[in-house]
Amino acid sequence: MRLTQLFGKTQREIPAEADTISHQLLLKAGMIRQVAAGIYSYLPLAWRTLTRIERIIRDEMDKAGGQELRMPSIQPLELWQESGRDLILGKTLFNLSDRREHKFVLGPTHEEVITELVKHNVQSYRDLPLLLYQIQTKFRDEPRPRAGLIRVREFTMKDLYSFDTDEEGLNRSYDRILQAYQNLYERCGLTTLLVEADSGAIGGKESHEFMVVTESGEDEIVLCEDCQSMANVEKAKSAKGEVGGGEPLPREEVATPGVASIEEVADFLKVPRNRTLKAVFYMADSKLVFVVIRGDLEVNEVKLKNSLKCLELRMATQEEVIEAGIVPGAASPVGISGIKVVADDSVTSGTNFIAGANKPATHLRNVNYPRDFKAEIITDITKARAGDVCPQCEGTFTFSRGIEVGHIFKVGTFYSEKQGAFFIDRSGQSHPVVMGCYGIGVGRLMAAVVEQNHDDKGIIWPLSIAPYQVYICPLYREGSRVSEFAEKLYTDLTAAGLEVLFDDRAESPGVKFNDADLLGIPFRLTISPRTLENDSLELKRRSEKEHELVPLEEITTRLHSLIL
RNA sequence: CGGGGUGUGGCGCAGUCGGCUAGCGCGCAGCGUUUGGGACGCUGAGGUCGGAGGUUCAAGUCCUCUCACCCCGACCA
Repeated sequence: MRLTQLFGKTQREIPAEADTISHQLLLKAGMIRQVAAGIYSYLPLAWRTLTRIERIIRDEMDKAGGQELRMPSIQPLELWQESGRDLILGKTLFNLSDRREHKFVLGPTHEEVITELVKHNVQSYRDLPLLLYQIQTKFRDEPRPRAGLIRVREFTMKDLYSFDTDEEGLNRSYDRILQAYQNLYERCGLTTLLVEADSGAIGGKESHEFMVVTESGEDEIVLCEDCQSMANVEKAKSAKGEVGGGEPLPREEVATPGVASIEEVADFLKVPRNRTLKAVFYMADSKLVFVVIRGDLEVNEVKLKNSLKCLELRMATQEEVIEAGIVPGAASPVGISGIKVVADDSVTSGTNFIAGANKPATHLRNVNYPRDFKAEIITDITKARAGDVCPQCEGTFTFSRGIEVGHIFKVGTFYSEKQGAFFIDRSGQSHPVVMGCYGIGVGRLMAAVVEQNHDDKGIIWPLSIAPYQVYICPLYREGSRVSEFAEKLYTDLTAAGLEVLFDDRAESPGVKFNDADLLGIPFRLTISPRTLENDSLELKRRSEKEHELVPLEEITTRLHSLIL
């Protein structure tokens, strides 16, 4: 491809609000263009890279035994009502109607459709296991698109679904795809971490995410320095320790004038924060929930939401709390009624806690669970923090930020039971098919590669997914034969099967070098009067500082050995 | 949805105590000089200032409504 003909121009300046590296670089390189919030056009260079990534994904899915198919983007709303996920997805579903006013959604994912498909094509254990996948556009009306391609509303996703007869089968499929994912990230030049994750709207019990560590990532990863276990903060569990307190003592009131927050209460009564109980209020599907947790800990809202099995969860406002008859600053689970109480399991870590008294400016000493209060739910809802202790090995947690470039789920029988996807086993018994789901965001993966492979000059594409392999950079001068040799080089290399971007513009050297660096093509060939004096040209890798002179007649074989 | 902010040629921005033909840099077109890390000169094209309504002799600038986009939080590949 000649640069004078390529659609898309490099930009000298980009909007100040693009603050993520990948967003900046992809804009600057003229590879993407925003059409609306979270909706992008991909120009030829970006498209070539996306195509290469898809090729690698496809190859690994096929090697793992996957069969590619294609499902529709337009899906009947009824399908989503059947699974109940129209409510779970809520406003992230893009809605539309046909001319008969039948309601449809633009597919945000395809569990329902594929389960339907499998139901009609699988009757026997002989039809299983199955690994089915597609690479296709997904639509999610995200509340807040951000950071260029990292979080968008329309995107290409590779989604694979596994179907097995039982748990062991699911585990085998899961491990197989997990391995395929590791292979494909590596082939794309990405370093990823495998972390334990929350299952979210897909459901199921076990799930892992593939994370690319970078400051601009949206997710927080918790890493144990000792045992190297990793988890998304949404999922991570830390050891809370026993805080003691001795034998339960009789409960007593204390006056606490002018103190409200946990810090103030603890200071006033001269006890450590972990000897207090804190009340936090949430609205779960418009109902007030009373959450109790040890004073030194924070609530993990994802865990809380999971424990409540609610659709919507948010902090309650002060007004809502007061309206429910709660005394602000002295709220207590003791003697509360008519409100659902959820307690973190840390309330069992000690005895004789300080808690509110549900009376203004009054607290209680020696509050004990379950003697003094009950909870409908008691489970782990604590948010892990840096410096916390790992429950596995007593190591220390550290945090990093990451971009989720893949997510895999052991889903189980949720969809197959709901939608009636059953098979007959050897003995003639009917069972629901056991399912797994595996997703990769292709555009996000590309952006993550840029996040991980760049310098202050621009992108450094890994050879495997670079839009072109070689950049020919002729430095023209009147009366020289640079032009003639450059043209011949372009023809020869292209004929030799190499993917070549030819900078045939009459630009100054500085402009060309800067654009070459920005576009990040792995190999740059500079040809100038200077190199021609030695019948050679200059070969430089984008990823390295040094360059070398290579005789003209050797360059084709040389590149071949480097690239193929 | 809550909080903060921005809309002015293709791109990045200035102009907002109302006042004259709306500016600057980049890019773009033509001519000439340049050519190893974003060259220079001359000439030129290109904007109903996000949209609607209003106030005024006069609106990019003030008022009302509205739309879009960005950033921070609740969601996810």
